[in-house]
Amino acid sequence: MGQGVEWALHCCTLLALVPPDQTLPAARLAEYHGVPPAYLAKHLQAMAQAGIVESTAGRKGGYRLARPASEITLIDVIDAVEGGEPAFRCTEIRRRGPAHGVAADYKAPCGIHRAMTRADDAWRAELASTTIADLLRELSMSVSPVAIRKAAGWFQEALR
Amino acid sequence: MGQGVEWALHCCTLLALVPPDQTLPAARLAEYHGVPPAYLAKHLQAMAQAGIVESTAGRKGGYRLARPASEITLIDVIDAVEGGEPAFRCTEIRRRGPAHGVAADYKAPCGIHRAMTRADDAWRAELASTTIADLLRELSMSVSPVAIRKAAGWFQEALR
DNA sequence: GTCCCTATACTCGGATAGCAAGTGTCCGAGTATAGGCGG
DNA sequence: CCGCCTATACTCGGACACTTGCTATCCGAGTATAGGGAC
Repeated sequence: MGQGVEWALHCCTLLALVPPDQTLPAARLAEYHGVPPAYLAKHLQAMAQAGIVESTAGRKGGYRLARPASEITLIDVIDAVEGGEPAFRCTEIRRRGPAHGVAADYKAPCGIHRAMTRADDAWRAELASTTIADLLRELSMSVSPVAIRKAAGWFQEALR
Repeated sequence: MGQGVEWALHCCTLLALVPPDQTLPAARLAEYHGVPPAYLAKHLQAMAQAGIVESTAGRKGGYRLARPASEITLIDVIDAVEGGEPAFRCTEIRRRGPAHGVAADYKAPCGIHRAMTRADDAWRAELASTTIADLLRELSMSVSPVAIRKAAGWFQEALR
């Protein structure tokens, strides 16, 4: 899995704190997380195309969540950044080689393919059960007050 | 996910049909599945190192399952071929940037890390619930009789 | 004082290099076998 | 006829090129703003 997924998820938790009528530029997001700005922008573009975040151009422009944080699941973000294709790709090697049968025999997917699909579904279901809002709730209870104040101060500067 | 996983799993189902006192060379396994022999050998080596298959050198040598097919799960094979590292790697970017706190604040893993671990665990649990024996049982009920005869004929030749 | 216009500075967006990991291949070390030889 | 020895052919195992996709970066198109000027 690519590194961009981690960055995108952290960015979403930060964007969830932005008031609906304001935005946060990609450069500020990169600065906050200490990651390369240009590369982070690439992943933000992918999230914008997927309809997870909205972009505003021009001066005082930037990014903002496209819908409430409670309606954005982790799998939504991952699919946007990684492309949404399953990890396992069945190439139907059972049809090749000296013992292959006729095409009709291979109408149903093989057991390996099915097992992999079940595992992938379980993975996606678990990630679909957590939203950005859940992450924020968890953060608000675990982060120390001094860190919250520090972040709040930076936030005031960044939104300017 | 690499292509070798699919090959390795199909090879295991075939190796499960090998009598305990006989072996099947890597070249025959590659021939049966129509895949590059040298590259398949690489993955078979990984499975041998993980203790899933046993290798016998010399003439009449080859591969064989190291333990009963009912005691080999899909996650065992995947870990052997892919290395067993989780897909998501937390780089602790929360500790970087202008709003970082002291080291003690970050003792517990962050919510994103935990959610990813839960999803990975669900994926692994699903794959651990299926064994090579299960795949064989499923195959025996779905494959057409003519294909079984064809494969059996090839098998007689290959084991020679 | 109010409205409009223009220059500006800042934003996103896609097109462009670099690198690591998966992919594919090869040849050498080692061994059980098969045949021949001697007893 | 039986046992032993040697040459052989076949096996696995690790070391060596190549390609695809992730990583990283840059510059251009577009726009809301801020200031100045005209009324």
